[in-house]
Amino acid sequence: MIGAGATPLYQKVKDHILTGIAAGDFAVGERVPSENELVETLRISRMTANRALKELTGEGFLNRVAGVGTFVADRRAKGHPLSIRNIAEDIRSDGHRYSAEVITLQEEGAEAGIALSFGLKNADSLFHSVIVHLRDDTPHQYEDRFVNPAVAPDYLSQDFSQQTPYEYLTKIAPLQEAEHAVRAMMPPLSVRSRLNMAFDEPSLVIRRRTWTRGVVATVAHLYHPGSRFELFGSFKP
Amino acid sequence: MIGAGATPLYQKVKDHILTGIAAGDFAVGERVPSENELVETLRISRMTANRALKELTGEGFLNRVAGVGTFVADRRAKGHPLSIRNIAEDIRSDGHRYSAEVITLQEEGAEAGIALSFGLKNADSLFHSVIVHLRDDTPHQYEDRFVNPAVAPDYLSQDFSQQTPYEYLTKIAPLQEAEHAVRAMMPPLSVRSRLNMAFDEPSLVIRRRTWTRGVVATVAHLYHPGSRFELFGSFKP
DNA sequence: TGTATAAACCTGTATATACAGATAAATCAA
DNA sequence: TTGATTTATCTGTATATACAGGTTTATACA
Repeated sequence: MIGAGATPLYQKVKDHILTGIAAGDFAVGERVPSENELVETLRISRMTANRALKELTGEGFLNRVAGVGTFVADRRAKGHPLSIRNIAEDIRSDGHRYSAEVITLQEEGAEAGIALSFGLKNADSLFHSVIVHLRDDTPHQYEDRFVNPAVAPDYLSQDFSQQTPYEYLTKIAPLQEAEHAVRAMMPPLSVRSRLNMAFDEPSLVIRRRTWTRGVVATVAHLYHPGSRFELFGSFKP
Repeated sequence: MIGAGATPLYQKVKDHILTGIAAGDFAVGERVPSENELVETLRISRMTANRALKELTGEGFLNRVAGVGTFVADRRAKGHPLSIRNIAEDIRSDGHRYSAEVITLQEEGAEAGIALSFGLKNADSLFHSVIVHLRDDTPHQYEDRFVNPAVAPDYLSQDFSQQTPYEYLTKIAPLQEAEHAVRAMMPPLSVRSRLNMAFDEPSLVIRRRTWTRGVVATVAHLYHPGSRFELFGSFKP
C-alpha cells in the first residue's frame, strides 16, 4: 500500500509511476513494473493497477504492448498535447529558471467583449491580472487574464511572483472544461515591448477560457513571440 | 446482450449509446440509461456498463453526476475540437461556395527538413502539391503538402479542383494519428500574394503530419491569414 | 405545516477471479 | 543448426461482489 486518505488508490498508483519517471527510475523507452508486479509490491488488486497504467497510457505517458509490457513513452517525439499546462512547471522541467513579473493586479469594470465571454452584464466587475513569465530572465509569455470574482474571491491578494495564476486557480477551483482559440496577430505595443519583440515579429495568441462548476472561471490571453514558439496538438481518431 | 464478434463488449455498449444519441432517443441534456439499467436491458455486468459510460464521458459525449445520473453533453456549446477537418466541407457547411486552385502538382526530391519529417533519406523523392482553397472565390487557405509516394502512388493523377487532398487521402489510407504544430509568422511573398494579404499581416501556420500504417503519410503546411482565422481546441481533464 | 429521517437510486472505487490473446524465451525434435 | 512447439509472462476484457458517498424522493414525527 502507498498511503491512505481522500485521493483514490488508482490515483496514487498513477502518481507513484509518474514520480518514478520524473525521478529517473524509469527512462524513456524502459519498462515500468507490470500489473502483477504492482500487485505484489503495492499490495493492490490487478484491476487497480490496470486502471492506473491504462489511464497513464491514455494520457500519453506510457505505451503498452499486450504480452510484452508497459513502457515509458517519448512525449517529446510527437509533440505535447494541446492541453492545460503550467508554464512554470514546463520551464523548470526543461531545466531552465522560471520567474514572473506582475504588471497589473486589480479589479476592473468588465469591458463589453470580455463580459460577453463570461456571460455577464456589462456593469459587473472582474479581476484583472497581467503577468510576464520569464525563462532565465528572458520574457517568454505575456499573460493577460480576467478572473470571475465569484470563483476566486481572494485572487487579488495572491503573490503571483511566487505562484502562477494557473497553480492558484487549480488549487481553489476544479477545472471542468477549457476552450482554446489560437490566432496570429501583430501584438499591441504594450505586449511587444514587454516581450522584447522586433517591430515586424508576429505573435501567436492563445485565448483560453475555462469553466468550473458550470460558470466561466477565467479568460486568459497568452501572447507568445511567433518565431520562438510552437503550439502542439495531437489527435487520434 | 447486443451481439457477438471481435469488437469488445464495452465498445458495443459505447456504440449503442452513441447510436441512441444520434437517433434522437436521448436529446442533449437528457439522461441516458443508468449503469444498472444497462445491466438489465443488455445483460452485461455493471463494470462493463461503467467502462462504456466512463469512456464516453472522457470523450466529451456524456456528463456524469454521482448520485444523479449520466446525461448527454452539449458538444457544440464550447468550440470544435482541434481535429482533422475537411476544409471544403467546412466552407460548404457554413453556407459558402468552395473552390480550389491547383498551383503545383509534381514529384520532387525531398529537401532535408521535409525528408527528416518523413524519416526518409535525402535522396528519396516525394509528391508535392500546392493548392489555394477559396471561399466564395476569396482565397482562404494556402495548402503546401508533401505526400509519401508509398502511401498514395496515384496522387499526381488526381484532380484536386474536384476533390481535396484530404478527401482523397482519407479514402485510400486510414488515418492513424496526426500531429499539429501551430505558429505565427510573416509568410513568404508567394503565400502572401496568393492569399491577398496585406504586407504587414501575419499568418497562422499549421504544420500537420499524419501517420498511416505506422509511416508518415503526409506533411502539410496550411497558411491562414492571421486576422481572419481562429483555430479551436478543446480539452477536458 | 415544517422538519428530520429513512429509503431508493446513482456513480465512484476497490477486490477477486477468470479466460483470451499476444509476445518472447526456452525447449525439443529433425 | 534449424525449425517447430511449449512455456511463461503480460496485457485486454468481462463478471460478480462490496462498500462509500452523493442526491432525490418518500415517510414519519412533532
